Amino acid sequence: MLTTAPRGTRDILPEEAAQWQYVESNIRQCCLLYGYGEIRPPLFEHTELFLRSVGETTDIVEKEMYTFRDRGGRNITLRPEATASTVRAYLEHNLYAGPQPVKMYYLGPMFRYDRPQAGRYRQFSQFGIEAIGTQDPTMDAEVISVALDFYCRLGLTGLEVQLNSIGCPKCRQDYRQALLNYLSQHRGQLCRTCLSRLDRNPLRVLDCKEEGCQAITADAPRMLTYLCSECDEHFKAVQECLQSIEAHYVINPALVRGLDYYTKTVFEIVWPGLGAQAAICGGGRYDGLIEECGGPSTPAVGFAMGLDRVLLAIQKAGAAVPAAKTPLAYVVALSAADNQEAFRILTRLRRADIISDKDYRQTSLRAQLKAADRSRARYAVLVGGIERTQGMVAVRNMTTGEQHEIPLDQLITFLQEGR
RNA sequence: GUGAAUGUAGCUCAGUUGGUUAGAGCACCAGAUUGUGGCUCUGGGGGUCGCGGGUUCGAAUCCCGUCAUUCACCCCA
Repeated sequence: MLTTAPRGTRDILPEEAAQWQYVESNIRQCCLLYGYGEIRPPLFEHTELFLRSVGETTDIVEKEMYTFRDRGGRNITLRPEATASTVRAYLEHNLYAGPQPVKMYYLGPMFRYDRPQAGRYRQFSQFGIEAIGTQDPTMDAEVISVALDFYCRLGLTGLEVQLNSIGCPKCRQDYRQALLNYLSQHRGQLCRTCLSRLDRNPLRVLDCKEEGCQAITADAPRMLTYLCSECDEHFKAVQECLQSIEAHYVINPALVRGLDYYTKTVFEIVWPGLGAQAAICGGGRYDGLIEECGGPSTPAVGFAMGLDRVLLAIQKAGAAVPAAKTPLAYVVALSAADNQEAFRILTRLRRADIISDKDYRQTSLRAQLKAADRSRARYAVLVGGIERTQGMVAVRNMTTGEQHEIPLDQLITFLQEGR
């Protein structure tokens, strides 16, 4: 226990962290380009916020939340997603009073008590964006476009955008009733979990993978034919926007999504190489959520993207990640008596912004050079011997093996010119 | 939450029907080379066989529990 991270958590060690930093820097560039400002909400919130926003009957709320009472007796939950926090912050800081829409992004860990497997963790990282304050279909298209541009920057290809509209509360209610009537007639052929879905959330029967259920839902009424004129027009406009920017998508009428707050546009982006956990990004419009949380009626749209899965995908796809920066110089002490002088020179190099290192083991010249080689430093700087008495160091080019003495006071200039 | 598979050195894996001191390759450290890395050779360190219990004269091997990982279901990111 003492030497094992809790189930579903893991350490990201320096080698992998470099890949994360690369991905994160692309996120920040992308958001800058599209005009999204960063929001850093707390990692935990009042439990009530998630109950209200995510929905009481969702899997997240029913079985996946890390909930506890703090020492002051407050009911607290580690955030399972960040849209709720973003909306809360929008209201808490009266952002609706400023220019609309408010476009924000977030980046960081989320927590869900779920059974871990490849691409699924109890602490996982999401990048998400939210555009609050407009129902313009170009906003929906922009949100999808941000995700696609981001994948493009990473060199990730072979993604599929699945798109659907689940309407507004008005037309969805009509559809829900029609679907319920239809499914009730075929009650006997539904699987056990779908039977329980019937009263709670019949739309979810649509994406059941059981063969029997699929046979029935194949002929079920379609949401898209029940959309009211406003929702229908909006959905068509979103599609036209996507087509106009050559963003490819497929319509998946079975796409429902597991959170209660979605309205109109919903989408998922899938990278098939990830197997069972192939959904790499999911999002949609949530025109009712802000009001539900006690604010003015305000439309909004956003997505959340699983970065652990993005990392898995670029690793599996072999997408290029820039090579880690290696030291320019590796300082070597010829004898133990030169160790302190080597350290002094090393410090001067670092103060001159030269990436550099040394061996800290007080070991043989041979071992130090081996370490220099392994650090993939461009030069080894050898300190000691007669050179030291002459105010010189030996600089060895680790690629060519060439070596020559240069005066200590010219070392920094030499290294700066050499890079 | 349900079902299944797996767990031996830092990594990848051997380990016979239960039988003496549990092995290999790679990696690591040192020497060959007393002021010079990569290649080669030689040597060395490193294991509570995931953990706990049971069966047995004897368990890495068989049984039970537990923890972890992976896969499927569920769900999503």
